[in-house]
Amino acid sequence: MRRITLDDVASLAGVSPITVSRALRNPRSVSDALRLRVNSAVEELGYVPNVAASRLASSRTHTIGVIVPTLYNVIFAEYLFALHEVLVVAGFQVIVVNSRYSEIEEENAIKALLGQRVEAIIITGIHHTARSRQLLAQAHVPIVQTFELSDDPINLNIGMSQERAGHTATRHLLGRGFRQIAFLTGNLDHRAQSRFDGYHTAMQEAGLKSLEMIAHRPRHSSVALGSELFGEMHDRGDLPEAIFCTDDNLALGAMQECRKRRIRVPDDISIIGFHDLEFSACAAPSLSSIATRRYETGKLAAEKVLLALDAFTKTGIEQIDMGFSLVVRESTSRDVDFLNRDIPGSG
Amino acid sequence: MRRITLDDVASLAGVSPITVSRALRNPRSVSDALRLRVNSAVEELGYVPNVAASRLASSRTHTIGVIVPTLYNVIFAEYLFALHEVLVVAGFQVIVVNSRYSEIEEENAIKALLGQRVEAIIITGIHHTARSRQLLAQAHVPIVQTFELSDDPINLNIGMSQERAGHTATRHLLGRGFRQIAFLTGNLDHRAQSRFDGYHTAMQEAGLKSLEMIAHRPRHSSVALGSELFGEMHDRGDLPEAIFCTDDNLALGAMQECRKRRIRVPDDISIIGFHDLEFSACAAPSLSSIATRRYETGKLAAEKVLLALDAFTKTGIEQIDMGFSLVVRESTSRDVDFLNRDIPGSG
DNA sequence: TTGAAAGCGCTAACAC
DNA sequence: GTGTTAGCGCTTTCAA
Repeated sequence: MRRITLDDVASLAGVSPITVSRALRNPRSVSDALRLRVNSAVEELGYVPNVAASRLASSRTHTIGVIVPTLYNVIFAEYLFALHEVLVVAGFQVIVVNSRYSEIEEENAIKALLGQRVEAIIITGIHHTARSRQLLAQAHVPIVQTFELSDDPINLNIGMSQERAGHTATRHLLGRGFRQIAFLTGNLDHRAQSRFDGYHTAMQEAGLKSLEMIAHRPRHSSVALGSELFGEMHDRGDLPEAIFCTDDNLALGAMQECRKRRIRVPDDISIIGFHDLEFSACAAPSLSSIATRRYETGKLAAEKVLLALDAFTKTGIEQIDMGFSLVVRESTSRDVDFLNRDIPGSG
Repeated sequence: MRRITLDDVASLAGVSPITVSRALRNPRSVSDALRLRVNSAVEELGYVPNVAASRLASSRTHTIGVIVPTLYNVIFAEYLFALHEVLVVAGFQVIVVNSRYSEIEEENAIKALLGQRVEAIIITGIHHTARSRQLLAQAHVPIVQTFELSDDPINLNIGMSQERAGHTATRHLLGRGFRQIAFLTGNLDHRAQSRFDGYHTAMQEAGLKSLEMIAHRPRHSSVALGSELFGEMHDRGDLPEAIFCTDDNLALGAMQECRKRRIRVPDDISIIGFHDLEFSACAAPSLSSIATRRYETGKLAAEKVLLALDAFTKTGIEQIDMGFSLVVRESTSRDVDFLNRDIPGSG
């Protein structure tokens, strides 16, 4: 059965197709009488414009492509939420593709988005295949690389230094007097790797070895994985004084496993996570972490895209450091007897 | 600057446009010599096909629309993962739109997807505006409603009885001998409402009151919210014998708040969650829950869509109950002294 | 304010 | 195996 087209609406309304098109896109450019006729014809026929035709004819797609590595991690949900908030209101459609942490899939995603003639691409990270980089650079649309800072941005770059953040977390633990500090990670993607680099540097600066305490495994970060990894480490007879987890989920898992094994946090072991997820403040004990700005990154990326799309001049290279901050809580505060403290209102 | 088109590739390769089209879509339908010429021309020019043109010309979009209420909840990440796994391999693009739990936004999402001429729509839930239902029914593409079971499915319906699940969870608590059972929820969406209905019925059947123990608030489920809600309930002087949380995140938050307030789980209070999220088995204490089949639901929905798309006959109404299961763990097992039990390998 | 003509970039159908 | 022709459904000129 044939789909309803603009022509169908036009003949029912007794006007020309172009009038229908105008009435729908810019109602005020058409007389009241015609607009009403058109609208009722649209209703009656259940007409829905074909965006493929409209994109082809107008060469504007009003579509922005976003590439994230995964949807399992809530940080990307927060980031996407911000992107949507800005872009959808501005009349753009957002196409989200996930690369599953693979540069090959990322390249395919880029091709798919370019095939859709997206008007901008917002991509997670700064590491891409050579071909991906070339495609992005030649696409002649605004490109935003996020979550990391690049030495050589393609266009816009809004992120933070993962390495400095890893360094800061480790320095915090060192400052507490710990010398045996383990690094726990799931999927060792580029950002986790940079955090590790920061950790490694800090350990070296302190004259300490780091490598043998690493427990990583190529699986996405989760509470269950943190619990597993900590358990295995402990089973091997390793019980470090402190652990830096690449992710709060891992840290929570490690804390729960500690509890099962009657290892007290922070008395027997200190734990710091990464990202300062929503649950971290209310965990028991509350979890120290590095707070990152996912929402703000998404918001700014979207706003920069809108600006670049407005300006007809090609925007040059621009880099914005969103920073991060250390949040110290109970899990790395040896002196706090958190379970015995007064809790207001706990009557 | 002009975009590279099929014609550009064709003239560079010295063949007709249709040959390029064929070489790209079905390489084996073209002689080796021409295919090579075409491919190198594509490379040289950096040609990327315009999907809008291709969709318009072929009237096939190879696109499936998916509507979910949120990306914040990991159950939808799992579901989407399964959908992608099946559909992308089968050569389809998946467009994900989120309705933010609003039926109005859902209606807009449906219109947007129909405008894209998606070949099927997979939508979360069974409650839609009248107009949405009409649009879906008249779309003449396979429609799958998921996560709930409808009395009147539009087309395909793959879900579970949220009400029976809520009933089962409550019966479990009643079976443990509890009479004061609270119900904790964040966003009271339709599915949470149905779980509440099941809880309410079970309480009534047992001759118990339910309503005054409800602590709900229109905010998405999270560990932090669970912690807050439990805290407020406790501050009001309510300490039920057991709590049924609409979501494992809330349950975990409640458990952590219990710990802070030195209320023992399960000794002083029993807690059961919903969905059996990944962390629930490794929580300390481990969390009882209702296991739901998000991944399988997504996989089956995708497979059914592919089948319906293959069959040229319009598929009729079909309903599949994915079921659920009760998972009893420490958080509702009063007799288990979980902290003192032997843990294998905890040397 | 409205309409006619042309074309966006690709593919279906049919020829050779 | 390869090419020709026509047209998908809309919007952009340009003209009235």
